[in-house]
Amino acid sequence: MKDQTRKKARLSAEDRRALLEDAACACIARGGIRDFTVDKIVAEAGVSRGLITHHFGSMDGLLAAVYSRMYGEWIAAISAPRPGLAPIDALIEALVSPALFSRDVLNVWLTLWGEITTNPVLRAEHRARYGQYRASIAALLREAAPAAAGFDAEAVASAFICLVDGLGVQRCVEPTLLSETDARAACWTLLRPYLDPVGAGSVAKARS
Amino acid sequence: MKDQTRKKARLSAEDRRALLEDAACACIARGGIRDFTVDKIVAEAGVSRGLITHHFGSMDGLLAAVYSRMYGEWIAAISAPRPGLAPIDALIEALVSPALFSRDVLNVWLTLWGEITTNPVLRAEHRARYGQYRASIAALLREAAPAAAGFDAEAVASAFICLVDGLGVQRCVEPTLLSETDARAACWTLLRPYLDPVGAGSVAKARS
DNA sequence: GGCGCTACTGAACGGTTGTACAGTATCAGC
DNA sequence: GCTGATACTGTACAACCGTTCAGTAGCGCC
Repeated sequence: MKDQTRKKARLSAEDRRALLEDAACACIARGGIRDFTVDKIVAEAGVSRGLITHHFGSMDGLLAAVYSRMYGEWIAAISAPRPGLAPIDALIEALVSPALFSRDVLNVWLTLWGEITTNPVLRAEHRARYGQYRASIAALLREAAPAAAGFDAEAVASAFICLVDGLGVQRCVEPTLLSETDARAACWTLLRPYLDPVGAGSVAKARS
Repeated sequence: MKDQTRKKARLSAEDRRALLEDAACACIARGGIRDFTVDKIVAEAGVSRGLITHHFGSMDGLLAAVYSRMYGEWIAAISAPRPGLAPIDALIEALVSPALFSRDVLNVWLTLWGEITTNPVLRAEHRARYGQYRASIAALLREAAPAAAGFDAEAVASAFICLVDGLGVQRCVEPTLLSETDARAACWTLLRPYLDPVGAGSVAKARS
């Protein structure tokens, strides 16, 4: 009864778009781009077939919206302050947190990356956001580095971003082979020599 | 005329399989998993529609064969000796060479990674090969490291592999933003502190 | 030179794809 | 309460999907 009346509820365009984006993410997380399908998504969202075209014009429009949303959430998550943690520690903790380092999230990223080659809209979105992403990480590194060290923060930031992407790939491909702890350790394997040069001689030592 | 007689040529099962795998790779490189399609692949290979089922049983069978082939070629490429280069230098040169670091190759990898979540056969193949891949890189690191250093080669190898995967992702996503030189530099950003600890104090210095 | 194996063909199949579109129902403004 | 705007529905459609299968033809073998 309630459901019947509920079902007819009308949402604002914005809310409905968000709901459809969520459903699309869920489908992609479950089955990759092969499950990014009108039927699957509307079933997941519990709406009729015509709604996607109505709100996004086409499936490509929906995919672009999903990409934009994912990038925004990623940036927001790594930018959120974590009281009591140094900025770099906060960054790494965010990156290995379930909000970003879960298979659902990472599988959506992997799928979107795979579509970028074919989809100019996605590529434009990436180009617009990536520069800022890298710059903010480079700035973080410069702040965290000891004053004496004069390393190339842009280069380290670039390598760090690639490492994070690669950790995401491995996590997707075989989650049991790469724990959250492993990922944290990998991040420090790259950064420690630059941020903690005092211990450079004993670089072998693991950081708990 | 010639083509007509040529067309009727019969190949060994092995040769035809290789030919279809090549065609499949070409299609995936061009359009991701959406172009991994019976029609597209047989058109690329210049054969009839029924051939894929005949040789591989199903499209999944073909995809598994492609994955296996890609992994084999990857291992072979990084294992090939490069006279005059230290083992680690040879490894990195192989990784940034066009044979491995081209968009065509990397886009196939990206697509296959995206399918692993859904495809148990691919995952089994990965699990079987990854351990050996990582172990061989760890062994290379141990050989290259100065005797005094006692760092965890397995951990560095793991991080290095993730970095390489991430470089591949970035290269696919936006080739103009990541040159072969950039990739080489990123590899050394990770490895130099462990393999060249003498210069650890001046870790900032770029290696040409 | 004929025989049998099998690589190979191509039409046919039911199911799924994304989009178009005519029609319905709900809510805001008056 | 009426009206207009629009969120929403659901059928229709042509194109394409992977697989099946009966039939054809090239090649090794005797």
